[in-house]
Amino acid sequence: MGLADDDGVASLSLRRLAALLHVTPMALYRHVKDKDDLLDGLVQRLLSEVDLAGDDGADLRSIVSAVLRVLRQHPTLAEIVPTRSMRTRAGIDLAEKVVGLLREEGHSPVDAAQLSIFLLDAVIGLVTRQPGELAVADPTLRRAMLAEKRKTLQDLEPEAYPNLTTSAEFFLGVPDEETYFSNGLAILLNATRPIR
Amino acid sequence: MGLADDDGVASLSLRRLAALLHVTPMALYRHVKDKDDLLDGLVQRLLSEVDLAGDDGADLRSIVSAVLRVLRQHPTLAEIVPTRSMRTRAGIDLAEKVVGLLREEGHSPVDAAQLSIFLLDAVIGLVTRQPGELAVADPTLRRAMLAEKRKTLQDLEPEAYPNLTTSAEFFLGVPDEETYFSNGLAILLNATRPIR
DNA sequence: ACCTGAACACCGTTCAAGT
DNA sequence: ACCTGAACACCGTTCAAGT
Repeated sequence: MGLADDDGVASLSLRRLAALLHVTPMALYRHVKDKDDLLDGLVQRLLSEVDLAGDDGADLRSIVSAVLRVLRQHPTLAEIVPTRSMRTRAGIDLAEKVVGLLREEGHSPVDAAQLSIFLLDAVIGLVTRQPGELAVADPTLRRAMLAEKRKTLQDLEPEAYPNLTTSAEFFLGVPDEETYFSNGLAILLNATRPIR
Repeated sequence: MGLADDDGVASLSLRRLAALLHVTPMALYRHVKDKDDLLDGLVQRLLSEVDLAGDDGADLRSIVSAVLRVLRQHPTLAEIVPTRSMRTRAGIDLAEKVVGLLREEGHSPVDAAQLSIFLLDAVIGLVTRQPGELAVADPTLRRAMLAEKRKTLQDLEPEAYPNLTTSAEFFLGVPDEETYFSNGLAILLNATRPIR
């Protein structure tokens, strides 16, 4: 987990992990079936930090924002959660809770299931797609990529791209992180309101 | 693109592509800066299929569903779009259009920008996270993973997991694809409605 | 302009063997 | 039970060299 947090999930390899533990790569296979199993374990560990029995599970808003809180502490790990959550106990417990709360709001079994997938996916999107936060560990490369993006946006002719030039600052980095995330939460929860 | 469509974007390597073209891996570097550049090119090609000037750009619903239509033809490629869209001309044009339409609906520059990122991210989520559609190319492995998921869901005790057992069928595969996607679109567009 | 050959520094994983 | 050594089949990428 530390490895992923520090250098990004992309650079988390069995070989690097083994080196960190002063052990050969093959030694890990005694503790983990394969790399997928390792990643599943990380997701389990992450999602188990959400305390469904306590305040986190009070209502839809508090549970989604609890997930957000946990993800923000491990932004690089966030991206591996969506496809793996249901492969872990903690993910299944979370889904049970969220589907249940959606049912209580009057959604059908199918709608509640679809909305639960949407909610988890979208709250992760808030973290992984936060403007200005590229998932690149190397700080000099990061800066270079952001500078490149700044240049592309600044080079847009305002006549052809009036809206992007007006909103350019936001795409390069949110003005305020807390506002960004609370807005994001509002958008997500808004999506669960009945349409008709 | 064919390589990614057939075997998944994970198995798209410069070396495999080179072999397919009967050429050494190094020959590709004359046409592409590196692998990132290749993937950016794929996203450009994909997103340029959305015809912003025509009917696709009429309103928010038609543009988002146009993106969905394109993504559904290349489901495995969908996952690389979010982080790369703004690195391509087509992605920038798409963003300009979407932000513009959101501004017309009365959203502020910052809100419109955040919502545009959300919309593109979430419509991609509909494709990449479609229940029953694991992004695994190998058909026998696919079946095995789905069978495993079926087993986990069926083994849940109904007393402890009443909601997941009720919605289990959906998590294993959507009852009707068209309903799934039109519901998904409705959820997304619902999120853009004013909150207050 | 376009391609090749050889090499480097990485991956995940299997298999047999050690203590 | 836990770890090692050697090997296999892959990666992306650099550098020098060919036509």
